Amino acid sequence: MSPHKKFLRSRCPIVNGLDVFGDKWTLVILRDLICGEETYSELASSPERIPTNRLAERLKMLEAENIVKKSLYQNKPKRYRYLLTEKGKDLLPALQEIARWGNKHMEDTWIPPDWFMQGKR
Amino acid sequence: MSPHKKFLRSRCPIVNGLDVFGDKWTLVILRDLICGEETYSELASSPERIPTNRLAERLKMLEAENIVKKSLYQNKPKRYRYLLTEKGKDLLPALQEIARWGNKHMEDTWIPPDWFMQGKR
DNA sequence: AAACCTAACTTCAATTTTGCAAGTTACTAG
DNA sequence: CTAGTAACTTGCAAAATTGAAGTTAGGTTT
Repeated sequence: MSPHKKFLRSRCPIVNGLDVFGDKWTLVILRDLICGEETYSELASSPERIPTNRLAERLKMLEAENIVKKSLYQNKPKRYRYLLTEKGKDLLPALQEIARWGNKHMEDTWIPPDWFMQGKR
Repeated sequence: MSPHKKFLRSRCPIVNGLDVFGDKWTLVILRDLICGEETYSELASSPERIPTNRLAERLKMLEAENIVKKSLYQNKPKRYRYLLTEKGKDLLPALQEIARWGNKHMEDTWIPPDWFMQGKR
């Protein structure tokens, strides 16, 4: 399944999920992709300022995990678009619940737009 | 030791949430607490084998964040119980969605018991 | 055509965080 | 007096992350 992961911590679905996106940046990238950002530089210029080497690495991992698909949309000069697969889009409910928790328990957090929380554009 | 939450990456509720539990171990600890584990050694002996220094550090952080409450239930010798606060229990929906995603997209993952996925004991 | 700009990355030194093993403290039981 | 258990703590080496600077392939401006 995921060749870059040497050992599984367990077969718990939560743990297996966290082994893919349980870090400081991956879900932020996914949030941006869900919000319609598509290119490397759009992702790099989000307010959280992910370091570019981290962004590149996480995008490669997400591609290897079939969570995003990288597609060339212009050849000269080469320009790429990162798009969510179904597997990637399926993370929206988890993001929604995290956002709900954040809004409830962390002060002064942004309220995501309705289409995000409802999951229909 | 990290004086945690020194700077906010943004006011995004997802990002603020991840700044608390967006690492490899915190949600695993929360999963165990939700599943009824209560003591340090119960948590330490979960199948994922969290290193004990990490466990101690994360528990302190979770206490500081008001996500767990540490209570002395026996004085000689001192024995403690870690219990979820409401803020901690409110993370269950996020864990459920992560588990749902894991079960759908990761092979051979355990199916959590019904009370866990339904959120009623 | 030289100089400058942009997207999409890479590379690298300097931290920071993590994992592993072993040690500590405070008791209880035999 | 030795052993055992719960709940941590300490000391490092190893791995991961950061921030800054550099690279590549073209395009645009003067």
